[in-house]
Amino acid sequence: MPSKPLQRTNLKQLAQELGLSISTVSRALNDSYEIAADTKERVRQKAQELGYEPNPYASGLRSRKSKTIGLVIPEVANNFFSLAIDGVEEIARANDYHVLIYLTHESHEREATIIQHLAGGRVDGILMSVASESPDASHLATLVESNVPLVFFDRVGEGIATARVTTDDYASGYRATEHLIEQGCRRVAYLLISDTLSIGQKRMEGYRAALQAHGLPTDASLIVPGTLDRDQNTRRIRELLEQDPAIDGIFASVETLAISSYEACQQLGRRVPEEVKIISFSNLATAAYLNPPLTTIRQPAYEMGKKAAEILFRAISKNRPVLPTQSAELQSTLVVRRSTGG
Amino acid sequence: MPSKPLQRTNLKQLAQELGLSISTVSRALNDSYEIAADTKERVRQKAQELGYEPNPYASGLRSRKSKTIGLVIPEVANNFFSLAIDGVEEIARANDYHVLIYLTHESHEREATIIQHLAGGRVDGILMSVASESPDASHLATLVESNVPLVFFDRVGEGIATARVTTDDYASGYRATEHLIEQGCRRVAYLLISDTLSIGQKRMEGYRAALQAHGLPTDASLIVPGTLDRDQNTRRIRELLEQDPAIDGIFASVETLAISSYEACQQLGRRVPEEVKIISFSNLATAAYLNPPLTTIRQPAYEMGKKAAEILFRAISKNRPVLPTQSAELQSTLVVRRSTGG
DNA sequence: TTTATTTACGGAAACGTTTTCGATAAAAAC
DNA sequence: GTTTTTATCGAAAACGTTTCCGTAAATAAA
Repeated sequence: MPSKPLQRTNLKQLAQELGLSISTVSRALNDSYEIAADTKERVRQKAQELGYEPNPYASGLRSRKSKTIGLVIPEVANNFFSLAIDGVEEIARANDYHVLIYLTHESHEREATIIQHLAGGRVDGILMSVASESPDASHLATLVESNVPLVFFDRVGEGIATARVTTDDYASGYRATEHLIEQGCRRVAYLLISDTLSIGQKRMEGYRAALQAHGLPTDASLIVPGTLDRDQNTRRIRELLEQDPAIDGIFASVETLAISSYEACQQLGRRVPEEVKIISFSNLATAAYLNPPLTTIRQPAYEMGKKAAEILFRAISKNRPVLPTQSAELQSTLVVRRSTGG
Repeated sequence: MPSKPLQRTNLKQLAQELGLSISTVSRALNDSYEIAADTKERVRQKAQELGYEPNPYASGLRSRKSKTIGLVIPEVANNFFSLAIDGVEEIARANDYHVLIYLTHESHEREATIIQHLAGGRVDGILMSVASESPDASHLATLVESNVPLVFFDRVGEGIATARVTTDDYASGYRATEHLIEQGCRRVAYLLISDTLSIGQKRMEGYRAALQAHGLPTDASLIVPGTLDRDQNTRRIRELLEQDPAIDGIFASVETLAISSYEACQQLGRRVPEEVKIISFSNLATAAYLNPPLTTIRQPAYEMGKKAAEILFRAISKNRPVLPTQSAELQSTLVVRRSTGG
């Protein structure tokens, strides 16, 4: 025997049971002003009793409100994004909204198809952190055309007129580099994820500026682009350290590259921090318990997710487009630990 | 000026443009057998040209298929769940499905309201890992009544007749405890999350059995329940170690408790592994780089997410209920590192 | 040739809401 | 006593699909 259909209670049944019209019941449940208070109560009671749950697809179709937002991020196995999701979900729940999650795995192609689907009206708004592979933001233009509110967080798409929630990447890059220099580093390598990513660029600008300000050369060979493969990254860093033994500092612009750096140093027998000092952008919960404890620039990931969601919901509720002027820049904090210590 | 409405192209417009009826166009796009091949091609071309994207709420309403699954988990800032999400998303994408994510934060109340909403037809199926606070699975009964397919992974709801994807928790608990004993531990504490959680129970049974098998007492005071607050957990562990100085081994049934254990040992100046050995269920990517490197029982989180999703989609596509007989038990692996070393 | 059968398509109902447009009675204003 | 307003509700259209049913032409069977 196939599964029983089992009729879910709908407005019609509820109305019949109450001896009211469908429209009245609908209005009562939506707390309309034209329904008497006692009627509302009676309807609510019955709805509760019958376990009525409105069909989201019917109301979505009619009202053109999906009560859903899309969250598009590169990956989830990453503390920054995990914490951001947490913040987003918090605000969404507070607004009675649902969250669709999509992972691009840094692929431009995946990102483009996801966006195309979302432009079809499945969501009322989108929060995203762009994939490192994305060469530009042209695939996001359709979104703007479709009038789907969009807010970037951390990794922004250049040239799209919308709000962005970022951290002080330039200043953080500067501060991190300066910290290494103050700790005695004279030759600092910079590990980045992708050349097209604006945050990587900004952090690198800060890095460059700090080196110059302290009269240190900004050698192009010191800048190492990473890949999506951790082992390959480790290999590259190892090669870098072997080919340029003078390197005494590593600035990882992203968490995974810090882990690869630890790996590389371990494989080469380089002692951290005595021979090589390491600093990294990271939200690792275990940074303090690593060997040695990792000096990090911690982004307020949870707050960024919250902030981005708040901006999005303000636009959704007011039915206004998201403006670039609503952008916010939060502060990262430098947490000094032994990996850059004396 | 308020935002332009900007008509999204729909079937009607597409049909008009092609000189065909709505039904024909719909069937062509759904690759129906009653449409000529050349007509299909012509329709597809035009749809592409006009950037047609079907309205998910209209089709969801009519077809009673949401093309969406719900993923209900306690938290996301946890490597196990992050990896599981990854696996789930992978399979969902392969099946052209969307994923709604919900976080319970271990709250039974949140979990219950989420489930109630999802029973309303928003999703075609649900994957979940129950909250530690949930006293029983009675709130999941409505789901079964509503005929919404459900698959548990890792943390299962007892008494619900559906499939579950778990790991060999009893055997892992036994093996972990035995490993500590083999390394010389004679008094092993067990840290658990919640008494109601079946996985905690099973792991603990393995722990007890291993102690008994080696002629060691299973003292009730050695079993310490954790809370949701990390600092509080650290305090409790510290108190435990102070009150019972003979404790030379800690078995953490969950990742955060291992971190708290490190913290507690550090605060008390107890050396790991010389004075206290620590082992933990964990999917930490940085386990090998902790100080000291943490011996872990690693669950195949990614594979569990994939497997659970696969079981769910098999049920959805065949329109059959999920059967308990489809359950799967995967193997965890013990990764020995220095935290339990000589 | 006549009659079935198949092929390819159109018309219209249906999914369960929200919302516009009235309708009615009671209350208030005149 | 008549008109206007207010409060409360119902009928029906609409949202954009999918799908049931019907049908004309083309083909096959008789």
